[in-house]
Amino acid sequence: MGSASASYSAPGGVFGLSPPESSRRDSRKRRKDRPSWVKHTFTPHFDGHLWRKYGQKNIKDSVFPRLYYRCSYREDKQCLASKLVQQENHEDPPLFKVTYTYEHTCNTAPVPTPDVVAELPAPATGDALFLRFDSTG
DNA sequence: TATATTTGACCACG
DNA sequence: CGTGGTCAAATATA
Repeated sequence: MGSASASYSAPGGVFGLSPPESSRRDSRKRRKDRPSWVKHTFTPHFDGHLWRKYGQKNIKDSVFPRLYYRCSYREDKQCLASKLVQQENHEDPPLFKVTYTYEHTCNTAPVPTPDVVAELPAPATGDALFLRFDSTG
């Protein structure tokens, strides 16, 4: 074995199917009460926390896929905060609908000043596009 | 090498 | 039966 696992060719080999124990049976507990709120922004990232994408699925009746994000500290700080990002418009400045679930239990804020306005890609000139970032939700 | 990311498959509910 | 959601493994990159 010499060096690590780089010499592997095909997991399971040609000896028929050899899938790992698919014992994920009682996992996936459905939470009955899930506090969640929706917000719109051009920069679904940079909201004051770090996120890690864990899935992407296409929604029926939707040309845009839905991205699933979770707190990078989920295991470290037990931060149950999760976030769903779905593109709603195909305009030049694509608007993303972000659905937040649970609050961040990790007090660590890697982003000191989430200047969302500074990330705006400069909307069309003369466009009466007004964005309201009310935090009161 | 480690980390973050990607894709596929599986499960549960209406 | 279909949809929606999550996890696992494999891959790409720094």
